[in-house]
Amino acid sequence: MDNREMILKTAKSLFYARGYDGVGVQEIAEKSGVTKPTLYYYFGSKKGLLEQLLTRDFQLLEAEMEQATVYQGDLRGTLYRTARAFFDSVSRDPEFYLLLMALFFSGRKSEGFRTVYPFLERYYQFFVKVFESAAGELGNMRGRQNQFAVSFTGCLQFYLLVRSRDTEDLSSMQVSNEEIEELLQQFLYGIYT
Amino acid sequence: MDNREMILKTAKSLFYARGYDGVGVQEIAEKSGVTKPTLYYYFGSKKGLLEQLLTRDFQLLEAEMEQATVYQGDLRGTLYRTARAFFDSVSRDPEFYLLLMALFFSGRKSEGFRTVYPFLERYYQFFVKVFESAAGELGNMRGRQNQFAVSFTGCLQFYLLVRSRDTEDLSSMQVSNEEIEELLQQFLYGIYT
DNA sequence: CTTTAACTATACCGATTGGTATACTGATAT
DNA sequence: ATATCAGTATACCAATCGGTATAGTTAAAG
Repeated sequence: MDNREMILKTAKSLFYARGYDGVGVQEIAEKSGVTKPTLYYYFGSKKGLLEQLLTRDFQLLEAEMEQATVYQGDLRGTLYRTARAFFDSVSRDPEFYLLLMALFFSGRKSEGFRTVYPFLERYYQFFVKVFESAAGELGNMRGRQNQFAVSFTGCLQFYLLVRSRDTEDLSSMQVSNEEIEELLQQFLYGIYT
Repeated sequence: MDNREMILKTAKSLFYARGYDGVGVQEIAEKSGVTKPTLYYYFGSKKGLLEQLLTRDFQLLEAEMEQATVYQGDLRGTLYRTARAFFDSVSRDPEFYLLLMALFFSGRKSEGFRTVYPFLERYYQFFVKVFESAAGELGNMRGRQNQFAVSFTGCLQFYLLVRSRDTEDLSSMQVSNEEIEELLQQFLYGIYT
């Protein structure tokens, strides 16, 4: 692995564990086996490092969602594929997912939030798209696409959250097909089923 | 307002805006109109300041939830009161709520997370309690109390999230009774209603 | 009148923060 | 052979980090 790649990897892991503001550039460089000027050669600044990290790892994420969210005349099926893609990408790189969450919830005026916000906004639109393209199936949504997207995203997110609640074991972030079916059932028809 | 109170207030506001790690003790002291030794006299450490801040503001929160989550033979009613209490406490002090979220999502090994975790764990139990006490109404839950609590909490959380998405205006965190009814309807009977 | 205790300020600590000026490497192109 | 280039290291910067030793100040209690 070349130095650039090594720095990105180290940074992701450290940012995840102790937060963007909680980790110094010095430490990232050291644990990557390089010195600070090398890091600054590639990324220009700490913020630049975060930006390139997000840009790179978001590409896979968006490609997967692009595919999964294509509506094929069946809301449940599309939601299933969407949820599957979401959980898969999370379990493929749990650190990145948790880093995203951390940045999103970090103070609105923090560098971390400002940097991650546009990425997450784009990501969120994939979920909105699903409900919009299912307009025929859902009848008059009265502009509730956003509400649906939110509550669906919320279900997915918090499903994971509790998984990783008191465990350090990120591999527990894997969600089975059956669990998705259950989650979907509840989302579509409520908890009385 | 005495110095201690002033420091707590300033700290909450700054931590919310730029994150626990993003704010220095120096700045908190300055903006509170005191010097650092005064701050350390009252709180002992930066972590101590956060702890006392959480302890104080959680008391109100828990008292409200304690009341709201009493089951009275009607799940829907209890969920309504719970949601109402949740949204009220959030809109009463949006900064504190967002600070909690930020701390919760900050790195698992960060001081902020370690400090806030026990508080949130206790808070979460109120939601679990609701579904447990409604066991008769829901029939065999097959141990799904936790799943219900998670997905309900998720709905509430993300309802707020989108509210504050692209606005700096925290007052938009108010949720009307009608909105709660809608949210509840969806949670209980799914989105096809 | 003095002691005591709560509280606050001046001035400092070593360590770390994000960031850089400068010089050097080794490989490639001319 | 030499000039150019991406990439890397030594050594440094001012500023800030969390935290503290010490010396007041103030008001109530003896």
